[in-house]
Amino acid sequence: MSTTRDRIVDASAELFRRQGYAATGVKQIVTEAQAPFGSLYHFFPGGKEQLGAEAIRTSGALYELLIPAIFDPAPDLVTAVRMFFAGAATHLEETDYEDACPIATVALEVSSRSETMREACADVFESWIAAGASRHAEAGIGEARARELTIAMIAALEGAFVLARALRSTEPLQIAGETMAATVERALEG
Amino acid sequence: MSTTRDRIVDASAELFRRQGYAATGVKQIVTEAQAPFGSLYHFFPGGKEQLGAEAIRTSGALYELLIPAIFDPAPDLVTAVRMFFAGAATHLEETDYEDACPIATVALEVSSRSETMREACADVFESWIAAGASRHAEAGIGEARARELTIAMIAALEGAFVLARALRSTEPLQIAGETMAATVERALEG
DNA sequence: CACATACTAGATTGATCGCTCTAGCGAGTA
DNA sequence: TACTCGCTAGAGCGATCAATCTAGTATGTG
Repeated sequence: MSTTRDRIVDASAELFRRQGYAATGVKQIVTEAQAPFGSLYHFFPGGKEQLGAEAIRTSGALYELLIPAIFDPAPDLVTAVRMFFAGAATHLEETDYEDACPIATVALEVSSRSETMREACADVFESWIAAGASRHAEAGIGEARARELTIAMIAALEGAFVLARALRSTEPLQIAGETMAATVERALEG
Repeated sequence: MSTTRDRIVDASAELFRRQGYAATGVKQIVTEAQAPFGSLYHFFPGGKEQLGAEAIRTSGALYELLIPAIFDPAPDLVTAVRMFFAGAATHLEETDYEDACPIATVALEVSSRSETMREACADVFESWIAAGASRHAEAGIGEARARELTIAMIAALEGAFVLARALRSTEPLQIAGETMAATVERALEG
């Protein structure tokens, strides 16, 4: 049984992911969460911004779990990269191009308007980078290069999501996945 | 001397780029454009959505001009790729991380909410892809591969913008640029 | 001059925005 | 029983939203 607070955070995360921060109203959030309106300001006295920052951190942490979930069982690093992008493509298609990155939309729209939310997004990205870099480093890639590869990979994924959602096609995700797989392969050789 | 209509479109494009579609009000647009409020609905009877779609197409076409502007004078393709990402990084830093991609924010937030605007974004991306692919094809890369490389490059650029804005660092743009330069270099060899 | 057209100007509309407020419910403690 | 406290419940606040409306001015055409 989920608590009211959790339902509010989850509903916020989902709505922010699909339509962004500004386009999502607090009324819509409590309706979607099947939560009483008063509870929102009880749990989040800082209002929409506090809720937004927490939703970003929560969904960011949840998405980060995909890294071990996909990389650990994979036979090798290159295969893992391929599977990560393929999984993203499948999920995007299955949700009719609604569920891309949980924080990218918000990251772009609030970076210049709310320092609190920008920091939340930055923390999530940094956490992803650290998690990805450690996987690359485990495979025998130097730490600095491992970090670079991870940043390149996240960038490729995020950008592919932008294109895929607008074009309603998974082609960008396939191409970005292959490109990054080849880049990682080369890093392992050299 | 710019016309009122042009000023409205330009101001919209700038505001959408920096804070997104939903967070930008029509009042804010006419104020920024120093245009009478009534003129907005005179020139754009379709309202905010029509204006938004036109702003996307206009700024998309403007941004596309950077492709020949950078690729044509460059000594070779790989150098051109490097310069493109470096230029994006410089501009982002100079505008205090405000001016990233002119359409990415809008593309993400409206893709599931307005088919009109999604199409405008898709058309712009397709146009960029075509323009970029022809540059790669000119350098001797097969058409299919040229298209793939361009999509990978745009994805890398867009994703790097997302990270750069959130992290307030040009590092992702530098890394994405180097990654794509290396990828193009390999495509020219193989 | 008369008259149409193109554009300006902003008051006003109803809806919705984020948020505050008071009232009350229900479980736990004394 | 009496009282506290965490939470529910939603009416209502002022502000702002996109959009419509009427009235006006400027310019060109006959």
